[in-house]
Amino acid sequence: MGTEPEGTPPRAPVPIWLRPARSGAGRPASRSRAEITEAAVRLADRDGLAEVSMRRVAAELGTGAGSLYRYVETRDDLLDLMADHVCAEYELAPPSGDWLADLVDVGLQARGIHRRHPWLPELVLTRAVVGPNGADVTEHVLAVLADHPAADGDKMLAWAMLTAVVASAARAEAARVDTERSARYLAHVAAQGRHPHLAALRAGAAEGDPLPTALRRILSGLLG
Amino acid sequence: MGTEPEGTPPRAPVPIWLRPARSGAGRPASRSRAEITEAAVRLADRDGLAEVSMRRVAAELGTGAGSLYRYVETRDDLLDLMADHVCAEYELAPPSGDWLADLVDVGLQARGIHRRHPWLPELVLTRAVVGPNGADVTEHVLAVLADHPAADGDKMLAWAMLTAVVASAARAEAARVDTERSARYLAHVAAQGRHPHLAALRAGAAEGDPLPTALRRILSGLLG
DNA sequence: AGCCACCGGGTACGGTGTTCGCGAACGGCC
DNA sequence: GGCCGTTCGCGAACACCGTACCCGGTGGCT
Repeated sequence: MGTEPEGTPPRAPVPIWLRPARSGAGRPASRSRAEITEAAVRLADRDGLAEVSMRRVAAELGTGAGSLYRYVETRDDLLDLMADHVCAEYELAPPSGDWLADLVDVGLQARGIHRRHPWLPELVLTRAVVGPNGADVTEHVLAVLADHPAADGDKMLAWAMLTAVVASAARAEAARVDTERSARYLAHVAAQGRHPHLAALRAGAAEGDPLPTALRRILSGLLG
Repeated sequence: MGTEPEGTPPRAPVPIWLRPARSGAGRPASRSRAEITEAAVRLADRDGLAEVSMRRVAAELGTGAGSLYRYVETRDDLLDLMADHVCAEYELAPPSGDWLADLVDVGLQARGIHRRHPWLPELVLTRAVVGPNGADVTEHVLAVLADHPAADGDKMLAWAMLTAVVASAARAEAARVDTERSARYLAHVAAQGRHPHLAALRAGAAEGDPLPTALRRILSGLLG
């Protein structure tokens, strides 16, 4: 005892993008990581992340579940691939000179991607793994901030918080069910009378999209 | 076809706290929701969230898995109970008059709780359900902001973003493994030469705790 | 042409959440 | 005090999951 207290199988200390597809010798593979990733993304877009099981992804490709393990070491690897795959959807224009506007644009693009792939927030918020496409986005953010006087650590912190905020907001608007449940309970609590401020809350639907200004304020707060 | 396309079992539209424990008639229950929740929290603290299965929680209480369903409709219900349970750890002093300081204090307390229960970030970021203790915290936040001129929606938005940021930061510092994997890949990408800004990143460990000032900046950005 | 490394698929294992039917235990009522 | 209705605790069962393994077939290289 004492060597592997975990119940989950140990993953390689190296991200999947550093583990090359099997070497060239022998019979060549008839599928690719990209193909599998696309199938998984398609499935998640259609049926939700919970339905992305090895068996279903394999069925989507007309093969058996075990076969996927020729391309991927673990289901988590596949999830990492999915998360990075959709990062290719960013359209990264060269920095305009206005870092705030550029970063807000990145944030709004991120929200668009999260909306197109409602399973993404859960992935991004749960694991934080960077692949090739993610690296491109980070590079772009750093380029935008190249002339900014803040320390590198502060820049990365701001970027991390931006993604956290956007993903969290996207998750909230995707999981309307949770919101509804919570609203129902809060109404009950308010009716109880012990939470005056909660009860005084106006349910008014805010006009307009709060995210752009929120992002602007957060970013200018962090990177003054 | 067409009525229930979901594979997951449908949950009640009402949060568990509105579904009272079974009524008084008949044989009385020998356990309580609170007892089960505490067992689950204990287990998660010790072995991680992945080990919180119905069977293990039941074993922790010396009973069978099926028995838990007398108290809870779904495993997700149990997770909701866990998330709210630890919200009791907040120490909510009366508002001091300085809303910024008070909110930063709430954020730092939140981080403390997340650190004490490393499984919490995943829960908070993945679902957003408010129970009795969560309602108390929200009430406190609204009390702190009672005299603030911002609109209710903006206050709630700021509160939501504060929790998102704190949970995300806590998750990042708990899941050192992910960070390590990403760092390894980023080093590889930097060595490739196509990402100059990424390569120029100083790995310097920042001095001090960045969260207090970060929270202060974010909050004063949002609630100017 | 032959080799041999690899691929694809099937099967199997241990685990999961959840359902169901059963007998036993309790509180209230006659 | 005894019955009755209701609920409880339990264990077996179901469908599904991720993953390990083995085996026969297949293709590229020499």
